[in-house]
Amino acid sequence: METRTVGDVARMAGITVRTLHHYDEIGLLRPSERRDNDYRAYTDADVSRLQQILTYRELDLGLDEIARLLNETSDPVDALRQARHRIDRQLKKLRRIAARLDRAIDAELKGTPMTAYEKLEVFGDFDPNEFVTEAEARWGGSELFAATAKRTSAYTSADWKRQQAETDEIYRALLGLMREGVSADSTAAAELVDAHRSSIDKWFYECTPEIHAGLGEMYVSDERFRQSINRSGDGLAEFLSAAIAVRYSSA
Amino acid sequence: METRTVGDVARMAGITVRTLHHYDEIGLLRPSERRDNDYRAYTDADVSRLQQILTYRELDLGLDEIARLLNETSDPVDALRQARHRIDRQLKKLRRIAARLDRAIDAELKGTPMTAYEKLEVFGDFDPNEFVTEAEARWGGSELFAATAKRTSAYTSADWKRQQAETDEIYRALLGLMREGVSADSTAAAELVDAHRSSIDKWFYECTPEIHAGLGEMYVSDERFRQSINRSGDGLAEFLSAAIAVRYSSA
DNA sequence: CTAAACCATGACGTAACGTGAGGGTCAAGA
DNA sequence: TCTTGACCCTCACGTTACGTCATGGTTTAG
Repeated sequence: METRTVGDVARMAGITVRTLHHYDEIGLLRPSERRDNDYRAYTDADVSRLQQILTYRELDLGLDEIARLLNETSDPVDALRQARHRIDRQLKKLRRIAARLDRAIDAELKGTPMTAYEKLEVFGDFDPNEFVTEAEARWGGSELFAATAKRTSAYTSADWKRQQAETDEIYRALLGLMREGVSADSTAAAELVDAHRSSIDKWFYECTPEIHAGLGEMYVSDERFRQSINRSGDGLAEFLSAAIAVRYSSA
Repeated sequence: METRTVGDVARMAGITVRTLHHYDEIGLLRPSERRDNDYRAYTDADVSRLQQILTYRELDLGLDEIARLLNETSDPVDALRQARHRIDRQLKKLRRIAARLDRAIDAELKGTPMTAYEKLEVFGDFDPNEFVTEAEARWGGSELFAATAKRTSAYTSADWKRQQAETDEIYRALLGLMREGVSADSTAAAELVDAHRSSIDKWFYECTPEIHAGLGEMYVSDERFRQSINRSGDGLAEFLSAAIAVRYSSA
């Protein structure tokens, strides 16, 4: 069984010996063996584990989180697939940033400035589209989940842009109501709730009043949704959630 | 002129107020204005600057480095293009990691394990292919640069794999000589120098003895090359460089 | 007026190493 | 055998980029 010293491994991976010391120290990656002279001796299995650590590290996961993920499964293929999935998500994020930069360049050249929100929102970690699938899994069951995945898989970048624009418009209208002091139980708010539900229906899945009511709750009970929605404007998530609750409590 | 508070900006960007305080504190992003109540007031230009900061931050550049990059140009389009270029490099890296993971999954399923080096080298920051263009710009002039770019732009992923395999084989043979204690001024080493030059000739550009000699020097004088080559084996860069020097000093 | 949310500055703590000290081991060459 | 340079070990302080909390002023809505 061939093993490698800490320097060999560090060199191959483009990391420092100190890093490997650190990982040993915190129990993240302990060399399986030690040589007679007390030198660390890394086996192939150790190297595989390091591959996964470095993949997650590339994605800015903390070492605690990495340890947790690595302990979730003992099947090497599962572990690799999980890491692969994470890389895909980061690729998606970077592509979105790249596209936003392209738009910014275009805007500069044309003298049509982007809004502050357009410039910045892409840097958040929360992709509402991704969590729509979670919402539907929670409220719609697995058949609905599959149907949505099938429907959205064919969407182009332009489709997503349209979907986002539609949502933004509803959100802007809701914010308008809030600014004017219109109440969440008003007719105007109810109309926007209906528009919101129609939009989900159109872009994702058949959104029954029951599902929509559940979503409304989740928009304030799940911090990720709440924060994401509130990035379009303070208190939007709460207002929308309240409007949804009112809409279906009288139905 | 509309400005935004620190909380507004933080929310839009998915970062914390503390982060913006920190950036103000270190001079990386100072709000252009303050309100009468001393609240920070961020202008559109401030937001644009933040966009760039966050882009580079996404790529793990240190804040010092980010400040330096932002001060390199005052032209907004140049700045955006530069950031865009960096994003592309990171996209490339992630794609390489993804491909390596796919290979690892495949290898696991087929029971044909990857080498430790294959698992780990992709995590380094140095892409030798990218720096080949630097080498040629340094030693070959701009016509050669353009010709190479043209030639390599048509290469497929499989081409690059073949190129890499060819280089690996030459490196392995050189390491074999080193292990056997064969000297850098031996006939065997000279043959491998020739093979190395031919390979560059075949894959990149016409590699004259003069250029090759220059490359040999650079392999030890430029730390990036030296480290990259030495990841295939200790002392390889020095050995190859010495062999190249010998090869052309007697010609 | 009250309360909650937001703002300010100040300051200690944290995560993930980087850097250096001091000393042992290995391998090649003289 | 001795010397030297590269590599290894453990230990420990320092650095970077914030996170968290304290204290107190400001804004907004009820």
